[in-house]
Amino acid sequence: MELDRRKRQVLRAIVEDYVASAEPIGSRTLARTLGLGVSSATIRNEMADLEALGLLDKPHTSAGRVPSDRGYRLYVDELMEPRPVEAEAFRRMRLMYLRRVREMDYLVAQTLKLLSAAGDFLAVGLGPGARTARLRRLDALEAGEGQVALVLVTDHFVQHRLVEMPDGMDAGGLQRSLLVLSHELQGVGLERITRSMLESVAREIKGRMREELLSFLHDCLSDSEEQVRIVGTSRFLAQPEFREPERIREAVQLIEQSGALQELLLEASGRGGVSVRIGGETSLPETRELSIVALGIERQGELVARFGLVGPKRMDYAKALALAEEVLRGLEQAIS
Amino acid sequence: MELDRRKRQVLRAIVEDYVASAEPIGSRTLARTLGLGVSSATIRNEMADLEALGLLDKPHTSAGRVPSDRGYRLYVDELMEPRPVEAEAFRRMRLMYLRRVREMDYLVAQTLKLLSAAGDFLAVGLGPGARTARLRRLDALEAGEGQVALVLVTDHFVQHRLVEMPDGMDAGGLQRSLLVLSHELQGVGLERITRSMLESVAREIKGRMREELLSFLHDCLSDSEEQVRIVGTSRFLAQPEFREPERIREAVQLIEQSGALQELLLEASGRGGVSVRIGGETSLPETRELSIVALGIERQGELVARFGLVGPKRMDYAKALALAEEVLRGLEQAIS
DNA sequence: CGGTAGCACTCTCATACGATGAGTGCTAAA
DNA sequence: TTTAGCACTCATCGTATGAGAGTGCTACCG
Repeated sequence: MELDRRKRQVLRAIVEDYVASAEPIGSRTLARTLGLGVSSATIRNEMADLEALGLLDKPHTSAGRVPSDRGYRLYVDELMEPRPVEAEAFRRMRLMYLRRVREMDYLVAQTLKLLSAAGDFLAVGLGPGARTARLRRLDALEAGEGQVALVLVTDHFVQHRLVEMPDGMDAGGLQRSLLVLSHELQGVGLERITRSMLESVAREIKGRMREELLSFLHDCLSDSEEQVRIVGTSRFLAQPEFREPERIREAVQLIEQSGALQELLLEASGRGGVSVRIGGETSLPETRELSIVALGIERQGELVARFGLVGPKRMDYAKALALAEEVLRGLEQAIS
Repeated sequence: MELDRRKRQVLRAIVEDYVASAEPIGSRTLARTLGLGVSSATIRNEMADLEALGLLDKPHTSAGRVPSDRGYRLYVDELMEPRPVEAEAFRRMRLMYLRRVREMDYLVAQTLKLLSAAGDFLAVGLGPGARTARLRRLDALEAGEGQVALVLVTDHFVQHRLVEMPDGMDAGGLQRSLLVLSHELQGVGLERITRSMLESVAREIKGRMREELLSFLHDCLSDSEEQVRIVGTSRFLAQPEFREPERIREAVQLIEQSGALQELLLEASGRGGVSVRIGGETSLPETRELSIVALGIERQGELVARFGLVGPKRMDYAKALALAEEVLRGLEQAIS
């Protein structure tokens, strides 16, 4: 069923007023601010219809109306006016994506800073991890005083560990072994490197150094496996949705044990590009009261980074979408 | 003035009951639990004396008593029974410090995990940063497909950045330049390396790569300059001190903009070893309601890492102190 | 038939009030 | 020095009450 022009106007005004004020919207105020020449009773009728269509909710009998998930969805898909990113944020993004850094962790961290500074969102981001990385180099850099830095380089991240050499061990030999291995595994996806491949290579390395090397490589292959980064907690928590201590506590827990947020990000950033999940549209019960504007950065058909702007359902979708589009454009161009 | 035996017993019981229950302690309950054969009136008199000495406070006329800062201090210095670390935490620490990793960031991160898992504390930690680090090596590792990994190694951390080479640039040449520089600056403290020294060296490197290199080195010298790590937020915030939303909000802000926590840690870990700051004993107004058990790890007379266990003043000092002593022992031995 | 005025009704929120209960300080007696 | 007893102080909690905002419905108007 199609909504007539006035119903759309009413829904849009309710969403936007509610986003701005966080208070349920009543027919009286709406009749005034909307500035059509109609009375509150007329608005009430329209509201009742919109509620019957499942686009509005009532917190209780005598509060005003609040958009439902479907109401927000309709607003995002059809009613919302696109809006460009603010000039300052735009400038800083451009500047950053002009640089030649190719390290995803760094780019993710920097992007998150920009995103969280640009609004009240919780900015979450995920680098490529081991899943899509290809090995480029494995090296051992002698660093004096019996120490050596193990370094693993892939096409979009670097991992390292500084280790004490056992007495009498030869750094040069270690380096040569690793470079041979490095050569053999050049270009191989990290997730395809198995424990036995590593062990066979480390065969000629003895004692504790062998253990540390294997532990390091194991961490590179698994632990680096996607650890979601989160920025902007306090502005996020400052929103009126988290007025009650119970809500704050839930949110803090959600953020600290980050698993659910990571799930949400993975689910929402799905197949690249920009997408929006509103409230219960996600399958995760923990985030049913939140929305996310997510994006996945593609490179040669693979997702190498994901970002999300998380807020209460009453978030500024237009702003979040504008930011997301801009990051998508900037980053994909930068790393292409 | 000296406290008699019974006053000390009373103070100790009040601190320990209050730590356990978070409720002000009344004379009636105390008379019962203390199990001396005295009545509540007697206890009331003792309490009145302790209050006059500034060791107890009253939240309001008809609540029970609560330890004051000076009360906690006396408890920590003289009344508290030392307690060993729990077996499981002890085992995991030993295991970790037996390894040969010398990378402070890694050790700090791992230690914080253990610390925050062992109690309701907020565990904060600070690596060495540029302040005490000496340059060991500066290198550029070719990584195929026109990318190169810039690596800076010091005696206790490694920094890296993956960068796209401008067309036609020679990775070998870049590496040679850096190794020369590396040789010249070998062993020099990072904080003594000036911008002009870097620029003179980077002179032979041209164009965008020069910019990226300088930006990378600049970040290594300043940005890495001590960024405090914080673990255990949600267990910390779950404590009854943060029941009111206002308090939670303050705490979240304190944690997220971490500046004050860092100050607190720096101040408290002062000259190495283990130390305790209780409430207003610190000069920072933001943390007047918190306590910290802090430790500084020394190596060759320099502080290379600091840790703090932060809690409400009503924290378990015995447990925190035991953990701190253990970390101090383990880490200093490991890196000596 | 869409729009409007009017009105009864519902529900939240803030405030006031009194009862309750825990705890104190003081006094007088053991 | 200790204890019993008692008056007093506060915070807390449940209840009552009124104000305010908003709705739904009905009757009426153009």
